[in-house]
Amino acid sequence: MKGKATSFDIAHLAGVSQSTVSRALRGSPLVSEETRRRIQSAADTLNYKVDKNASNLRRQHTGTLALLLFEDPTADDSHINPFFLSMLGSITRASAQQGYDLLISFQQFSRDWHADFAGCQKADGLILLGYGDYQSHRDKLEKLVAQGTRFVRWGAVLPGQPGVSIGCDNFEGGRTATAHLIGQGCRRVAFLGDATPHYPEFHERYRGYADALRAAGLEVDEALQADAETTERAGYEAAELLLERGVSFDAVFAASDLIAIGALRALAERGLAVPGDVALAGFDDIPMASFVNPALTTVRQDTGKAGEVLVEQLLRLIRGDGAESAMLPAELKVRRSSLRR
Amino acid sequence: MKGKATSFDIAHLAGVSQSTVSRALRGSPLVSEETRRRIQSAADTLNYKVDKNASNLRRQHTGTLALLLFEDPTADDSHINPFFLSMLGSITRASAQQGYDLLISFQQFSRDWHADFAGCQKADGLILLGYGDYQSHRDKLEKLVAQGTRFVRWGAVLPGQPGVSIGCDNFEGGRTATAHLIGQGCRRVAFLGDATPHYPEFHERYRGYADALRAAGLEVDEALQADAETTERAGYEAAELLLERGVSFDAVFAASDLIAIGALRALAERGLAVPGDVALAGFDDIPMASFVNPALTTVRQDTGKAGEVLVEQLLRLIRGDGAESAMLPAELKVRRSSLRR
DNA sequence: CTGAAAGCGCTTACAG
DNA sequence: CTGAAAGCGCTTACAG
Repeated sequence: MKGKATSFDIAHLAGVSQSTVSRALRGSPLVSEETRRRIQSAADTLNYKVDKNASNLRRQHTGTLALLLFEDPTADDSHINPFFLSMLGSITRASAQQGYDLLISFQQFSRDWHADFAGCQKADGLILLGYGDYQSHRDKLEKLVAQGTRFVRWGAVLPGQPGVSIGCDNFEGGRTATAHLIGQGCRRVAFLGDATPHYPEFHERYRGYADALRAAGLEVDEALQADAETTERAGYEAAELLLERGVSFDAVFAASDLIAIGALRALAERGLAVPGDVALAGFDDIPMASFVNPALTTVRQDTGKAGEVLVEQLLRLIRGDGAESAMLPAELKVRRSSLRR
Repeated sequence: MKGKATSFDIAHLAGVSQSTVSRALRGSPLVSEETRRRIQSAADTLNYKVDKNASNLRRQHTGTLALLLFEDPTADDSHINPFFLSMLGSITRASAQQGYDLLISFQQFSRDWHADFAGCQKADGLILLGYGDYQSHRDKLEKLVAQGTRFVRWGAVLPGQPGVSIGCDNFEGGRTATAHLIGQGCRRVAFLGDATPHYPEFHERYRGYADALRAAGLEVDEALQADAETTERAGYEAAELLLERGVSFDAVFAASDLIAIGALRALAERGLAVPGDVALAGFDDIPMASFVNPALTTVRQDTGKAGEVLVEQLLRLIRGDGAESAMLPAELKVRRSSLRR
C-alpha cells in the first residue's frame, strides 16, 4: 500500500474540490445528495479516514476525555484498587456512548500532573479519580480552575471545593452501615480507615459512623479507630493494631471493602469468628465482596451511575452549559458478615 | 486567562525565533545552553505546553497507543471481565512507562472496528484484547496486516496467524491443571468452556486437558464437556447442564475462573461439596479466585508481564524493529478447591 | 450548492 | 548555533 489517502485524493477521484469533500464527510447540509454519494463512494474505495490530528488542530478540539487515575505510591502496585477498575470500566463505557475517546493516564499525587494535561490539547476535559491527601491535592485543583481547564473529580462532595465534584453520600453510607451493626446488637463498633479531613471521603464515612453511635446513645471511642489506606494489607495491619491495643469490640466498620477483607483475615488468624465474635461491614461493594467468606456486608457505590454522571457533567462543562457537583446515593448491602441473629 | 500561549508567544518573550523555541523544547542539541535556558524560563512563565495536535500532525505520529477491548455482546454488561481489567491496568502502566498515552476503546466483535483505527492517526499502534469467535475475527486481522497497521493481539499463539500474537501457554496450563486433578485421585474430570477452534484459547486449554487425560490412561468423554463463555452465569449454566445429563464426574476443570466460580455455585446448590465430592480448578487467577470459598485452584496468567510484553512488541513494530509472537508461561496455583487429600 | 484561500500550531529541511 | 519558510491535513469563513 502507498501512503495514506488525503481529502485531496478523494476530491480528485470524485471530481470536486477538497473543501466539498470535507463538508460532505462532516455531514454538512450544504452538499447535494448526489455529490455526497459520489464523495462517499470515493472515500470508501480509497479507504479514506479523516486525519484526527489535522481535524482536531483545525477545530481546536480533540474529541477525547482524559482520565487521570491517582494511586497512592505506597499501595502495592500489583493491582489497581478494584473499585477504581470498576469506575474505569464504567467511565470508558459512558465516554464511548457520548462519542468520546478516553485517554487513560496514571498519575502520582506528588507529580506536577495539573500542568501536564491542561492546555496541551490532548483532551477536551479531565476526569480525576483517586484517593489521597486532599490538602495537597487542593492547590492543584485551584490552579486547574484558574487555568480554565474543564474537569470533574470523583470524591467527597463538600461545600467550598474547587471545581465540580461527584461522589456518593459517604456520610449517609457510614451512618447506615453503623446503624445496621448497632441494630445487630453490637455496642463496641470499631472504625478502620483514616479519619481526618485530609481524606474527606473516609472522614465523611467516619462522621456518619460517629453520628450513628451517638444516635444510639453510644460513646465514640478514639481507641476504636485505626488508620488505613485502601489496601488489604493496610486493613490487616489496622485490625492487628486494634487487637494489640487490647480494646474490646464486637463489630468493625471498615472504610473500604479492601480494608474489611484485610481485617477479616487478621480476625480469622486470631481465631475470632465473623460475624459470631465480630460483625463486619465494608464500603464500595467491589466484586470480591460477595465472594469472601462470610460474604461481606457493605455500602454499595453505584459505579455504573457514577461513570455516567461524571462524563455527563464534564460534557456540560465542555459545552459551556455549566455543571454542578452531585452526590449519589449509597446503598447498604447486607450479607452474612454482619448478621448475628 | 487569555488564550493559550503558542511557540510564537514564547519566541517573542525570549527574543528568539519560533523555530528555535521549537528546537529548544524538543531538546535539540543545536541550541546553545544559554538560549535554551531563556526559552525554558519564558515557557514556564507563560505556562506553555506544546500543542499535541499540531506536533503530531507535523511529525505524523501520535505518541499514543490504542487498546481495543472486545467484549462479547452477550456478556452481562455490568462488569468487564476481571481478567481484562487486570490486563488493562498492566497495559496502562507499561505504556506510561514507555512514554505513550493509552487510548481505550470498547469494541463489539461485529462492528467494523478494523477500519476505525487504521490510518486515522489516533494512535501509532493497536493492542487487541478480548475473546470471541476467532474465525470472524481473522478476516479483520488480515485486513489490518494488509493495510500496514501496527498491532499486537492477546490470544492464542498458533502457527499461521496474521500479525503478532502474545498469549500464555494455554495448552500447558490446561495440561498441568488436569494432571493435578488426576493426581488428586480424580478419574472423571469434566471440562467447562467452549472447546472448538473458534475459541482458540479455550481450545488449547481443552487440548491440554485431553492430553493429560490420555497420558493417565483415561478416556476423553464428550459427555463431560459443556460449552461456556467467560461469565459466572455461563459457568453456572454449564455446570447445571452437566448435572442434568446425569453423567458422573469427580472433578471440573473450568476454562476460566469466572466459569469455575459459576460452577461452584451450581455445585453448592445441588449439595455437592468442593473439593470433597468434586475437585475444581479454573484458569486466569483473577483476584476473586483466592477469595471464594473454598479458594480456587487455578492457572495463573501473569498479567503484569503480559502487558509489558504486549507494549514492548508493539513499540518494536512501530519502530520498525520487527516483532515476534510469544508465549508466556502459565503457572498452576494450587488452592483448597482441588485438594482432596 | 461549490471552490479558492487562509490558517490551526507546530517541525524540519534549507540557508546562513 | 539561529532564522525564514514550507508544509503536515484538515475546516471554514468568504465569495460566487
